[in-house]
Amino acid sequence: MPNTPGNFTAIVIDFETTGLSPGYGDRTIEVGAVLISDNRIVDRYQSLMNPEIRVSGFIENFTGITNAMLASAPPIIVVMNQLRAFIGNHHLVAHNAGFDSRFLDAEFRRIDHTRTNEFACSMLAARRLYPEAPNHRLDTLVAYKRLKSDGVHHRALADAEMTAHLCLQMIVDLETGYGIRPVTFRLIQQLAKVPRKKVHDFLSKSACRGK
DNA sequence: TGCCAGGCCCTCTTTAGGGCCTT
Repeated sequence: MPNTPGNFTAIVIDFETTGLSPGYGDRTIEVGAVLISDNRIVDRYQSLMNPEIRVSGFIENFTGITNAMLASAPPIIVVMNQLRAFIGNHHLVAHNAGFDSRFLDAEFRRIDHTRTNEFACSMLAARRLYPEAPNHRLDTLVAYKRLKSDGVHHRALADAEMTAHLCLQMIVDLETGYGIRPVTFRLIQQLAKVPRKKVHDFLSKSACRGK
């Protein structure tokens, strides 16, 4: 679906995992994904999944996801096939996208699927758009921008929804603060890669191109 | 049980080091 004013379309995704590195054997234990379209969340997907390895006490405390909960969860391969169907051909957004893309790609490889969807990183974009924020952790940015939150942290769907609200806020701020219309997925993706000292020039030129 | 990474980005930089982010 093309991006038209008020119709930024992307899937915002978040994983809870057993650790930081799929290359060292870490696996996904929960995924949350929300579809943003027409400046709002229009669809959601969430599932726990059984990694078939025990998660550490740290992860149990960090996420609230216990080994007992995962024992009765569906296998990762089942969830990945459902996730693949939910994602479809949509663009993807994640907070620190390098992390989630590595896990997504690693789990997709196990179902013989290669991701072709492009990622944009809300953390890198927020660093450029909100350089004055105390830091650029997801929960800090949600509080800083006074975004909608149910108070749940480090659960996949809650984090995906917070990231989606952050993304929608960045779109509003780019529209109202810089006069950029429409704010496309491509613009957010490019903003995240612009050298910080050139952000102002990039946004000024983006505003001119939209006129 | 505790450990493991990788990319970005700044600076006391570029023949490097360390903090920030994600779980």
